[in-house]
Amino acid sequence: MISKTPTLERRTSALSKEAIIAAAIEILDGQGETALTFRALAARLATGSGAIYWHIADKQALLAAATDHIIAGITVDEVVAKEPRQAIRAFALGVFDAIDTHPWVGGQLSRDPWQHAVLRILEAVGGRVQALGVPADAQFNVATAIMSFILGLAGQYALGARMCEGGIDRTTALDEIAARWAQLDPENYPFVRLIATQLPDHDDREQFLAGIDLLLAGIEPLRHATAPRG
Amino acid sequence: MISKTPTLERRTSALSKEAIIAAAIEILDGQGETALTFRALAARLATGSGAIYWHIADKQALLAAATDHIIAGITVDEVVAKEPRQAIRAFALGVFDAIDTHPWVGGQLSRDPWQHAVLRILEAVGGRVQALGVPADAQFNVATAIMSFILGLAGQYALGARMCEGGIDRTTALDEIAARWAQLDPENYPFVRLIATQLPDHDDREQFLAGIDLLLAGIEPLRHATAPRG
DNA sequence: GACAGCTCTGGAACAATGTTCCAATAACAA
DNA sequence: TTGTTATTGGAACATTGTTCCAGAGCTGTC
Repeated sequence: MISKTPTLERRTSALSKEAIIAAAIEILDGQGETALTFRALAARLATGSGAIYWHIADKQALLAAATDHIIAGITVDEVVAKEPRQAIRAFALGVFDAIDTHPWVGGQLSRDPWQHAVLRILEAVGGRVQALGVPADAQFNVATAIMSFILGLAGQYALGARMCEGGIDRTTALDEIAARWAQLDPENYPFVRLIATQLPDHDDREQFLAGIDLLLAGIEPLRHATAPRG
Repeated sequence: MISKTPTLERRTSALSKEAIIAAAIEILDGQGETALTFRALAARLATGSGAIYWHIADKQALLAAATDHIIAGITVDEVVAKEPRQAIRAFALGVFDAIDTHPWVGGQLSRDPWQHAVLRILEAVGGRVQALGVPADAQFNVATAIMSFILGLAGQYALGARMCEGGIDRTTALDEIAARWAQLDPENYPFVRLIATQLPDHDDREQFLAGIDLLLAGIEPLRHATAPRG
């Protein structure tokens, strides 16, 4: 503890927790979720699986760490951050873009809702909900509602991306789903059949923002008179 | 093709798709998600894994079919169904209760968002959104937003239940999480630390309904003058 | 420099799983 | 009966996450 060179930068040569996570992210981004195995990871790091386990507990921890690394990288413009509503929108879009770039993040977020990355999201959203003047006894429900919406849509986009992994174009993938929906029983699925026509042309980003705006509009009646400055 | 007795009720003795799904649900409910393996299923059905594959494509299809069976069982009281807002609330609570009884449903719903069970939810929600007088060009975004919220929270409750699988009491599990949150850095996680105190006492069902109500309140400004009768 | 103790490595070995394959059987049609 | 198809049961396979362990390299003490 009092040593002059605490844990002196050892020549861990290549291997370290950070290096492992970086390699994992490369595999996840490049070849998709299913390609991340300890063998593939060991091969890329030119080592054995045992060495990896020295640095990381198990696969779940590895995925959580990788996800946290991505989510931690989300930033909100300082100017925008002044206005809570815009800050929530901006942060949510940051999550959206992160999932767009790293589709596996979506799956991981919705799979393990109590990992650290989710806390980052909850904190980012919750802080702004406070700033919006939502009364204390409603903050919990409001913040978790927004977070749940984000995680829910995250899972959906993740699947969309997973489908495209097989080299299938996004447009043709959506067309395929729309065609399947259009063949459903008109008696029991009128609504699904109706929106099947809108599915291929819809804009994910706009859909995402529309949901956020819906929740923000729902917050309005709850707000205290003591609105935040500005 | 033109035979008098098309596919005449064969003596499939015990094995059939329905019997397999029923057995799968029993295992899932009784021993949890991880206990459902083709070997365990074959043992319970007193057969081999090969026989199961004759009736069902793969494990994903099995889980999707089991989930669909549960979701299809959700009903909304006829009287309540007359009022779209109440109908949405009632159906959402139906999903909540289904996940409460069959925790694995939550995980499965958020894992594969385009399975049939999700379409049932989308149809149930979407139909009521239409009835609420939401203009056509907003119906898609509104309905998917509500569905995403439901799926997102579903995933969260599923994990809560997964934790309790190990025989851990729900209260102690939440206490444990709250304690971990309370130890976070006060600088970066003020909000999470704050709601950590509320976490152990909160009511899942109320949290769920609060989110739905938030979304429903957000819909109000969108509604057409041509409100539904009643 | 030699020795002991620690951290860390690499890969073999293990247990479990989803899936495939196939020989054997049951049900039916001619 | 005989041939054909539908269905079964379980062995076999490939792949995975994980554990184990023999040893290599570093650090500090005599």
